[in-house]
Amino acid sequence: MCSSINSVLPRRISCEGLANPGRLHGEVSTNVTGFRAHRSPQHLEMDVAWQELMAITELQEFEVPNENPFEAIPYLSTEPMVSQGGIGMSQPQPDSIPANCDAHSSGVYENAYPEMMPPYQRLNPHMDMHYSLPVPGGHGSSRMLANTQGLHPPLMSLLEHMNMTRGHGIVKDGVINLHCTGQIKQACGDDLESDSGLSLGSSPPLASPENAVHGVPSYLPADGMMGYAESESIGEQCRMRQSLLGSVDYQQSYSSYPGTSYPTTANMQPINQQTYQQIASMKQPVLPTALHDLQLNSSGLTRLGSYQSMYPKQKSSSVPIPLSRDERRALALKIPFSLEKIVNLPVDDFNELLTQFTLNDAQLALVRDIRRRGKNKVAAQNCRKRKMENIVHLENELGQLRAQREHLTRERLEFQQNLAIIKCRLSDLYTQVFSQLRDEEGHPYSVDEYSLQQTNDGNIYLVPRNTVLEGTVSV
DNA sequence: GGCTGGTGTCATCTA
DNA sequence: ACTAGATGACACCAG
Repeated sequence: MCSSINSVLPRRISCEGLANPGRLHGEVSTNVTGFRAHRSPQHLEMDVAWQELMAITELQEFEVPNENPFEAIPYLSTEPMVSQGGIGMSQPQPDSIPANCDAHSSGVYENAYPEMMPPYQRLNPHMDMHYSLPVPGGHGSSRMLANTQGLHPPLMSLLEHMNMTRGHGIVKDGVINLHCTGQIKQACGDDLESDSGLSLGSSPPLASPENAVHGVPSYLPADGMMGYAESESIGEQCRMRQSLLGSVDYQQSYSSYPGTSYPTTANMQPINQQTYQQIASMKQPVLPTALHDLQLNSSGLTRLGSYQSMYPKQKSSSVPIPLSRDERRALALKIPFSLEKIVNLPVDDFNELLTQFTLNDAQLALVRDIRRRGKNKVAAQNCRKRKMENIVHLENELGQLRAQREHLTRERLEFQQNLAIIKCRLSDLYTQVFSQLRDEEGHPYSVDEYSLQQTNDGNIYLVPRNTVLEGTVSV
């Protein structure tokens, strides 16, 4: 209820509590809490216009920083925010700003308009004026953005309503009455109803400093391992108990390739002269098991997968591939199974394989080292592969984000242009509304001397510019 | 001879 | 406790 009306100043723009609304020539309607009156359809229409006016004031609060749009405007969607706007400015041009948006009108807007609405009301006109609620965080909140999207269609009707405000308002008994040819409605709003609602062998062979070019056994003494020449006889050292994994009986195999008798069968990798020299340099024959694996794996699909690695590998038909360090060590220590098995067998099978042979400590250590290194080598390859894939993925993502940034920048520019237009038109609207206010003698109020202020109860008063009403919502 | 990319290896951490 | 996998760091090699 508006029980008392300041007969002098401030002058409330309201119809609330009027004993005789019929005296009014028209009222400025603000669809805010505290305004109560009956509504005629025409009043409702004006009500909407004023509500839209108030809603636009949100835009005043919305300041778009120029430096970094991503700090102030959280990214919500890639869908255009403004282009869907309803005032037909989806592709605004700077020259589309009305000519009457001159410096004067802008000044009016800047000086007078902010006093009409409390900030939080500007932030969200659908908040039911819960003044006790904390102000939602700052300008540029996501919710505000969402609201501004929804404002644009009403803006069209608002601008259309600008024509309705032609006429004169009369301030009588402190209440501003607008004489608006019956189109300015008594907008004593009821409670606002918020509608706010690597595989092994895949890589080139490691060129070891101890490769075949330099001779095979140079590492043997240095490793402290038992050199091949120092090894016990193969038959004593490695007694195969059972051939589980395709290995053949060691002694049998050994006997199959005695001494310097080297395999040259069609299923085996050809051995060039250098290899013969390498092997011949050893004082012991080639491991039969390895030779067997060589036969089994003559396809050469995997590097460690066969003991063809015991011989110079061939990238092409004639280029020999040197042995790796572990291959040479395995050869030197007469490991009776392939490196592929050492590396790739599951732990249970691997342990079972170890039980098939009697290996000395050096052999066991080597086998475990080979297994560890082999697995780690694959892991390193996988790791590098993943790293490269991640780099590619991140590069793609970076490209997408850059495109997104450009898109948002364009949208932001578009929005700013629309906002400038809206501000100009809003300023004009404010000026027009203000120009219709009249005192009891029919004289207009000067916009330079008076401004509109809204109090916490939702009423809007016409007050001198140097006056601040008690309980006025800070602007 | 220095630079760079590829690869193997080791050490370390984690599951 | 053991094992496998992941990964950073380093060394080596080839181009």
